[in-house]
This record gives sequence, C-alpha cells and structure tokens, in this order.
Amino acid sequence: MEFNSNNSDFNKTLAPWIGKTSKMVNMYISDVFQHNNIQVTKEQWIVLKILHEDNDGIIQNELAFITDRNKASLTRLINVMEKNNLVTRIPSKKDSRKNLIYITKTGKQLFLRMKPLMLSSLETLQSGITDDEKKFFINVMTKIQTNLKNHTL
Amino acid sequence: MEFNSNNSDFNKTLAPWIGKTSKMVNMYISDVFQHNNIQVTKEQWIVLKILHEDNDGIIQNELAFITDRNKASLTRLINVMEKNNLVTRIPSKKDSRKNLIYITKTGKQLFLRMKPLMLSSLETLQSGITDDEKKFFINVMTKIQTNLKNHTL
DNA sequence: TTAACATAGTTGCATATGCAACTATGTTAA
DNA sequence: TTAACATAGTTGCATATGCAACTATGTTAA
Repeated sequence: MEFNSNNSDFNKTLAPWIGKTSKMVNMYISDVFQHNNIQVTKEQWIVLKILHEDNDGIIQNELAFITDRNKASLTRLINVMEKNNLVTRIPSKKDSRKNLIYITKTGKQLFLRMKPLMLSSLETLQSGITDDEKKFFINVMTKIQTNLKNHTL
Repeated sequence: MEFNSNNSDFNKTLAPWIGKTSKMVNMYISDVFQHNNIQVTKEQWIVLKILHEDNDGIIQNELAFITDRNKASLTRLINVMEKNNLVTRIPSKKDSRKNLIYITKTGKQLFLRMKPLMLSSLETLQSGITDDEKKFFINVMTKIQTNLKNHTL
C-alpha cells in the first residue's frame, strides 16, 4: 500500500455526512414552512413544541439548556418570538432574576396548525427506510453523541 | 391500542437525531479549533479544504454551489476570509463578472496545520463504530438525501 | 449581618446565513 | 445591432448564534 496524499483523507469520516444531511433537512423544513406561508423558523418551531407539549412556563435558562443553546442566544430568540406574539416572558414572583416563558394563544394556534405538516414532512424525509435501519441509525448516532460528551481535549 | 395525544409523536422520527448530533459535532469542532488557538470557523475550514485539495482558483459562484451556500452568504464568508488574509479574490480576465478565489500562503499554512488535528478529531468522534455500522449509516444518510432531493412540495 | 460567591438574564461584538432587489457584464435572438 | 434575457456578485434587511463582560438578584459562610 502506498502513501496516499490526495484528498481522500476525509472520505471515511462520518462528520461531513451528518453536516451535509443536517443542512439539507434544515432547508427542507424551511421550504415546508415557506410553502405553507408560516412565518416561523425551525428554531422557533422547536421552542413552540417544547412549550406546548411539555414545559409551558419554563424558566428561560432551562429552555436554553433543553434546546442546546447559549443563554445569550436564547434571550434573542425569545425577543423575536415575543415581538411576533408567539410567547410571553413573565418574571417569576419567587425569584425575580428568573423569567418564565409561556406560549401565547397565537403561538398555540400556529403550533397546532404546523404540527401535522411537520409530522408528514418528517415522515416523507425518511420514507423507504426500514425499522431495522432506523434502529441501526439511532444506535450509531447515540455512539457519536456519547463520544462527543466524553471527549476531553 | 388507545389514542395517544401526548408528546411522543415526533419520537420515531430521524430528523431530530440528525439536528442534535450535527449541533454537537459543530460545537466539538469549534472546541478543537479554540483549544489549538486557531482563529477559523468550521465554515472557513471547509472552504480552505476545498480550495487547497481540489479547486484553487474556483469561480466564486461555483464555490457557493459546492458548499451548499447561497451566493450572498458566500460573498460575506469570502469577505471575512479575505480580511483575515486566508483567501484572495481575483477578477477573471475572460469574464469580468467572475471572481476567482485563491487560497493564500497563510491560508495554506493554516490548513496544513489544522488538517491532522481535524483528522484525528473526526476519528475520535466515530470511535467504537464498526465499518459495517458506518456503511449502514451512510446508506441511510444517502436515502434521506435522495428523499430530500426528490421532494416536491 | 455582610462580604464573597452563584445564578439569571442582557448587551456588545463578531460570524454565518437566506431572500429579494440591485448593478454590472455577457449572450442570444429578432 | 440592439433589446431581451441570463449570469455573477453585492447590499439591505432579517434571523440565529457564541463569547465575554456586564447588571441584578439570591444564597452562603465567616
């Protein structure tokens, strides 16, 4: 086997597959929203989902943690969503440092309208993939996530 | 089986796995750069890789296509990289609408310094994953990408 | 009790990105 | 030849994000 200095070094690596596919999924979801005239980003959609289905009234900082987002970034995401009347910030009475984030009526309506669209779009995206393949896939994803959590630089 | 209205509807869907893992990979790569005092983003790194390994002097618009990026976005990415002396824009003599993008000496040095770090980091990320699992994984990714390319809304 | 520390959230500065409208240049069809 | 169209790149406006420094408030240990 000869030494090979060409551009194949990164070919056997999974990371670019994840990056590119993720980008394509994001574009696709963005297309779904645009096509249905829904003025919400994927990020906002995820926040609406979390609030509506599990955690309405969650502390802002916890929402940042759940969504894998820096608290500064979440502050601004909530600013935009509050401006668009999708959520409201309510200061906690127990601890005045904290903001509780609630989904608004408008936010709920939007979420419920989007939900079936999102579910069917996410199904389309994985059509032709068997249950076994899904298990395998999730298993590999879990390993990668574990590797990343355990890494020390 | 009873009707289930709880929050499990999205549970069997692959998209969130892709999104979350991708985010974690991005954070990891960003950590690798920071830890080695390399002032370059993942996006800039990919451009350096493409220029250095295959396409030095590529037309700006084609670089946008290859990197799955809107041409407006690429304009600004190149602006930043040019400011940091990683690449140069040279107007084409044949067609004055076009810019040719070249990696600079500084860019090359940076790329070559980063390359082994990146390769070993990308290996770490997928440690414990067998070749068979990789094949399976890439196969599923390919199916998803095909579904996304063929979708009509 | 109060100084030291911890926690929650915001702001400045930076990067990255997409859409739509725009300018500049090149190509093509009548 | 020139008007219509196509292509390459930029800019305005918007969103999303991270780091570091900051303010405000709460908690804890001497």
